[in-house]
Amino acid sequence: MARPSGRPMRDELLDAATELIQTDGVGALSVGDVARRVGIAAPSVHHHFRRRDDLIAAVADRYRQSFDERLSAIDDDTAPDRIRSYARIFQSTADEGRSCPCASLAVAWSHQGPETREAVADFFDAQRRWLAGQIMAGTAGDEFRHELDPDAIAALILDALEGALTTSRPRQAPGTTIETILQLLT
Amino acid sequence: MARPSGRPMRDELLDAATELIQTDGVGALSVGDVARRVGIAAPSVHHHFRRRDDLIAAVADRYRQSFDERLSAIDDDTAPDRIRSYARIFQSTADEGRSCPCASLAVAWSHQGPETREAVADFFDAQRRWLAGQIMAGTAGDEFRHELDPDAIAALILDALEGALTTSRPRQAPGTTIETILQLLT
DNA sequence: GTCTATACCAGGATAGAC
DNA sequence: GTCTATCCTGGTATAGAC
Repeated sequence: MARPSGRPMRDELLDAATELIQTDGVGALSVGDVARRVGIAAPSVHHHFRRRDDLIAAVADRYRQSFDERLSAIDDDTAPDRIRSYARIFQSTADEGRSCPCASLAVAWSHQGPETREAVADFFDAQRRWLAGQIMAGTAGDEFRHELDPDAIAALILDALEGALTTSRPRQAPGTTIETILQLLT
Repeated sequence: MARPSGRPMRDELLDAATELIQTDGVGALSVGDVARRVGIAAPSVHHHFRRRDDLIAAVADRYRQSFDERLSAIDDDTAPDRIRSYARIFQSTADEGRSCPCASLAVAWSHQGPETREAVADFFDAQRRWLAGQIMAGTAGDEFRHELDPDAIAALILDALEGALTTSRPRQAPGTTIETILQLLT
């Protein structure tokens, strides 16, 4: 049943669960589906994640971590280029026909447990913090208008990219959205 | 069981289903829950909507219709004010702790049937069309910068508002987002 | 139009063997 | 760590009475 990969089972389960959440929504995530994709029996999942909710919270948490890593890998010379690199992450997600798992969880907010909610909130906060830092650097370096409020622009960029990822499911892409914003910032 | 309202049963079912989709996500919508909220037995729902998917598609379709009505009711004098009125619809949705039902459906895209997908796509298209019209009017009337691309700005505004509605579930509001954008457009 | 009754399937979770 | 077996619960949907 195709189970020959060196990766830890926990990671494989998270991979499968993440993809399901991104394509079909949290509501469609069943422990059985995840197990089937990975090639083990449904009850075996409970050895790695006691309850279904634990698995979901772990998905959100790992997603934030993976973003942290990708953010620290961004090293373009100019602020606009760094933000373009950032937007490219969203673009590639859209290209794969996926949505943001945290958006998927946020949309079903009142159905989520406390751990999941905290992980999702942490993810959005981390994005805004990083973006605000880029805007500050950009205004200091004359790359953006000086009067910009870094926090407001950061929230705008995150919202626009998350929204583009959502409204693009029936249509196109976030790649064009970020260019529209950047033009407004100079 | 509290069923004394003059409204057609079909509408009451759509009300209940819409709210469930907005608060808990599509995945959490069960025919039984909807029936319980309205005060009838679960199987009775199938007299109004043959399958669960029919109910979901109808929610998206009615939401677009209700937006059409609200759009034609917007009659402020200036383009920025009309867009502010538009954003206020999203703001009130956020205030009620709800998300956009179409965003909720878009996030679970590959789990939706053709009718639902078409209804969701129609909704987003209608929003972009209306917004592009406002941007055109605004640039023509010297209320916005002249070089703006109406379609791009329309998509940006929709994405930003939809995104704000999503990322604000753990936090604040779309009302501030629209002000950030409008400042960039003048 | 709504009900009851019913058939059927699937999910989550636990217990205990290997 | 994974399996099988099992329980309970809850969902969708149909048929037919009122």
